Amino acid sequence: MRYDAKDIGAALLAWYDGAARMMPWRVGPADRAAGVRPDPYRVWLSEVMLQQTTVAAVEGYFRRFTARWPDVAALAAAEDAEVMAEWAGLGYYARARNLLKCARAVATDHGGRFPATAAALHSLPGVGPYTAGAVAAIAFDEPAVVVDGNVERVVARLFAVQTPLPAAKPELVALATRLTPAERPGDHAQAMMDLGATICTPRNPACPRCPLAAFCAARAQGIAADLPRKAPKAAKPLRRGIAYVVRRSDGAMLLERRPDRGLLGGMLGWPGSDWSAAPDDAPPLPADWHDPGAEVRHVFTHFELRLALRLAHVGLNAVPDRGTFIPAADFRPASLPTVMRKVWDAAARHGT
DNA sequence: AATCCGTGGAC
DNA sequence: TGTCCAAGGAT
Repeated sequence: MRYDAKDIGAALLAWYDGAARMMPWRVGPADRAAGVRPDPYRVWLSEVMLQQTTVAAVEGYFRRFTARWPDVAALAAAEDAEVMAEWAGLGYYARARNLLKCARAVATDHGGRFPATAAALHSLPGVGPYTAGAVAAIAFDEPAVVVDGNVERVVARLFAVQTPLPAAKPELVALATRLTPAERPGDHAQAMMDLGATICTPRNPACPRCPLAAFCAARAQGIAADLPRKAPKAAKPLRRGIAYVVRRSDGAMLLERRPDRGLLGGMLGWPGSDWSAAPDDAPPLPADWHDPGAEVRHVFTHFELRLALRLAHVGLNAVPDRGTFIPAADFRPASLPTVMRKVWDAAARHGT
């Protein structure tokens, strides 16, 4: 390579010192200068929330979680349903289940303190190579290699890697390892990610403003916007289903806790049919069902869903085959995953 | 190794 | 409207 990794690292940190974005989980420049270290609990919580999720989407959730559960002991003592309800809407609900498992493991197996190395962090539920490295570097000053989607893109461009993702991942990790410094590894990791988020963006990268432009092979070849290359993705099949919205005469709503594994695992939802090409009609109790003619559309990671609605009103003595009546005072649409909240919105528009 | 797992914003 | 994709992890 024509340039030393130290030159790239120095240019990156110099840029970061003037351009770092402030976020609720970051320690500000003044505190940092005073030697304040980030709280591992807050770093871990933010990193889990940020998995495949934008900063803008995370900020509100992070504030609510830290206000309600200010440390790992408080979170470890929380009720499962309360945490799942607070996570509702953020997506990838296995993160919330693993968040609780991890907090309880830290409380019971680690004396209430997060382990301080990437290797030990990696053994915790929901903590993979990225999150382990990020927490180790940011909270514990370990020179861990931190490779997320931003870093993959920055490195692929810096070194003009032509191999498509995900096959290119090992090569990109090796290149990122060469850039990882012994000094300020946490700032280095955050600088790489800030650069990817604000300058070295997927589309229309702002190369003229990039502190690493002079080092960038893709920039020199005029192909920065074309990297990283990616394998083509599969088309999303269409699935259909039926959602049953039951209101009892006292206002209670019939909801069902979904199994802990799989789609929307552990979350509340409306009783429903299977989701398939041709779903069966499977009402949760006998009733005079009303079809409002509405359709709820929702796109998941790997399929598109169209839900038909069936609405019913039942008496106080109704006994459902499945699900539980939630009293009106306890029913919070915001505690539902988004597709289920859409069903509620549609049902409400049609008189339920 | 390939698949499964949410959501909302940008363009 | 369609497409991409964001600080990934588990199995």
